[in-house]
Amino acid sequence: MSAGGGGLSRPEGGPATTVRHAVTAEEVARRAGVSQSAVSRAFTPGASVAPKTREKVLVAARELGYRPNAMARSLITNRSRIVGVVMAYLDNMIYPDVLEELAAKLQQRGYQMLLFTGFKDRHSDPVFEQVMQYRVDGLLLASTTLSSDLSDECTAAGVPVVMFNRMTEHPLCSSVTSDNRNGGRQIAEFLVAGGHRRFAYIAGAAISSTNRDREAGFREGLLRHGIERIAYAEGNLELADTHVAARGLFAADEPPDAVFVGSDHMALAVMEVARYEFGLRVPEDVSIVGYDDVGAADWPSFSLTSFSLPVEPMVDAAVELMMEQIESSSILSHHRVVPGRLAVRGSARLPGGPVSDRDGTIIWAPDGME
Amino acid sequence: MSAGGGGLSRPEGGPATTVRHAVTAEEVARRAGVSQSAVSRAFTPGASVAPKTREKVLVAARELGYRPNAMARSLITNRSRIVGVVMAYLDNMIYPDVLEELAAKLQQRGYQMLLFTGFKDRHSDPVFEQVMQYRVDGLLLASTTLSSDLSDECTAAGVPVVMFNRMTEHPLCSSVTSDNRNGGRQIAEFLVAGGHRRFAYIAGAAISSTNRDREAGFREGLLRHGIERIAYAEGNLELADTHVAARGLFAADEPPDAVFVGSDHMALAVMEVARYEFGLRVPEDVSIVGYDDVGAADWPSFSLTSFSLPVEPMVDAAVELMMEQIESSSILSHHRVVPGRLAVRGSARLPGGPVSDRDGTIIWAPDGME
DNA sequence: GCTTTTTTTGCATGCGTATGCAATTTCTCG
DNA sequence: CGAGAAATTGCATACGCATGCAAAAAAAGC
Repeated sequence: MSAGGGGLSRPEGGPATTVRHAVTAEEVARRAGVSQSAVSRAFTPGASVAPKTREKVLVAARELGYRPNAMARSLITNRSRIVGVVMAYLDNMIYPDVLEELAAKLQQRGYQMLLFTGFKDRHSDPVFEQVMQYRVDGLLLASTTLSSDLSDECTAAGVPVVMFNRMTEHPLCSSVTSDNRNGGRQIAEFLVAGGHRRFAYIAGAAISSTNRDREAGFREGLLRHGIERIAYAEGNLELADTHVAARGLFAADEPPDAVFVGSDHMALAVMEVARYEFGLRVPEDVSIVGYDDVGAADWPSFSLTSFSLPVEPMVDAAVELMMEQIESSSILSHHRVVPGRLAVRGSARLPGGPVSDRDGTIIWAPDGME
Repeated sequence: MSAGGGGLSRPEGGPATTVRHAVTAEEVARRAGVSQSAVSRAFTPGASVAPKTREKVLVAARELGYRPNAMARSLITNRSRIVGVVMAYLDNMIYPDVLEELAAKLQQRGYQMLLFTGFKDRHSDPVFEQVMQYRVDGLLLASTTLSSDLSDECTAAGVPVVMFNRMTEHPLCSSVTSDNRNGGRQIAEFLVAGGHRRFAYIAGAAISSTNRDREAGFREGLLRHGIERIAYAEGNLELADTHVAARGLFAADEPPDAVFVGSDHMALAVMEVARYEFGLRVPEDVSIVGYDDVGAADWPSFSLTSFSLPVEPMVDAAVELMMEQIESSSILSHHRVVPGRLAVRGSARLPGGPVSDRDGTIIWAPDGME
């Protein structure tokens, strides 16, 4: 199975080095003329060791290229300092940002990240066995959920679970989400204020709490103005499905003049269909609003009005929650809801009302909200 | 440091479970009425154990919720079955794809992925210490390089290094790249055939081998047609820098009518500037060609002509190279170059010549190439 | 200098598993 | 049925490190 069929492969080589003998604390000890314990202590912050001994050890260690073996350490301390991160897919453009933020924040606290991804189709459960074998100190789930039994198993094993951008019924899983409901509501208010009449909602993963809340908020906001009928379609977080969904909506007898799409990722796809397949002008013929405020939303081609998913504060909260539970070694579930805001751009007709500028982004907040 | 300032936090709670006592093989052994060795063997494929014993063990294990401790195992086997993946940033839209592919392929071979990312600004070296403490079986570097000393250290420690989409001078690092040089050359041929006159190149990370090769190929291709003068700017793989670079080019006295941008990520940004800041029509006023063929290149808004970076075969090759070295425990560097192809879309004027359709994507290959 | 207190050090042990070896059981076949 | 071969099992040990404990060394106080 050679790559690509036509790939050149040019071996080049120094002699193969075969020995693989990692340096141990014992060897460092011998060289420094101390005991193995001393070496261990020299590498343990706050341990009882004389400055000059520590120095001798560090010198010897450097000369030999010694690095403490994290595996052996975790065997004793019963702490791996590894957090398992499960992200079934990375399609949604916010996830790379989340990963970067997360990695940085964890690293900063001395934790590493074992990443599980690339199984969009399959369920998370098979992956689970693997995660647990590495005795992760905590589990962060994004773009996926765990069956209830597995959540139980985590709890039983003392591994805290934090869900990111998802919620679950399970009583012992913590979670961090954006204020989906409020976001949906604000978007409804905004679109109503903009004078729209025929509304549509395109769902992401219909079963996810995130989608449910956004939709509920949207419907609730519209209902305040007596609007009940809303066209509905499911994009399923997939581009292909979203295209189909959009086509269905725009081809209807009375196509919507305002579409709220459950995520920017899909909203951009909807915009493409509207413009290039139906020749619709955005926002003159149809207003499109997304959720997440991904980077591309701000590109002139799209100028997508969108409710922000505040990645950084959310990751902060998630890491905080996780650390709290790991360090207290008690599993106590908390749900954090991080507020976002509507970034007003050009993809939706503007209301006459108050639109203010904050930090270079245009914000709009209806009366009595935020 | 509470998240977002206005976040609600609603504790909810079952009683905190404090015990954290992972089940050990010993306990399983007692319950199954066998020795600890038997338990170990029951979980080791190909080990000498009677079917009925294995069954007893598996039952007991399931009842107790036992999972072998990968840390303890790796202590003995001297294999962690973990591959360290270093990806300083995930901006380039191909990296999420690479990650998914990589995770899936590694998982499939029973390996896990320790991910290091989120340090765009800083150098990789500090991260290195961490990676090595976890005794990774191999190291895959993308969007980053290692200093030569560290490469040496890896070799000394017997940890194979595979660079992805990068090359290095270091004699003992393997690497997998796309055929950057040929890509650049083909793009040059394509643009010349399209009747363009004033060429420009926008570089990514100027020092990277990837950029060097793309540029060299491009220049080489143009030189064949006697074209030497090429406008040049650096986008540095950053959107902001790319915007500046594009503005510089388009504001010149004789702006280019053909721009090859070192990566799609930047090419899209260039297109935005051309259209929305300079009112240029693409491709009538200026042709833009990218490299990578990211998903968004195919969106109607962009319809970006681009040379493909064949993610899947490249990841295949990288994993293959890595496994080969891990399993043979010999470090022997190989360089794999995976061929790509020019995906012709609408962002560059077409040549009169042969353009054929393959798999739904339009391909163009000049005489004597490919 | 000598005793008391404090700091530093080494010894020994154990974390949870894999594995060589010898003991035991089961199987095979005459 | 018995001897030999083959399969299975348990014992003991080691992987690399952290840590309690007691011994040794250093510091402090008289």
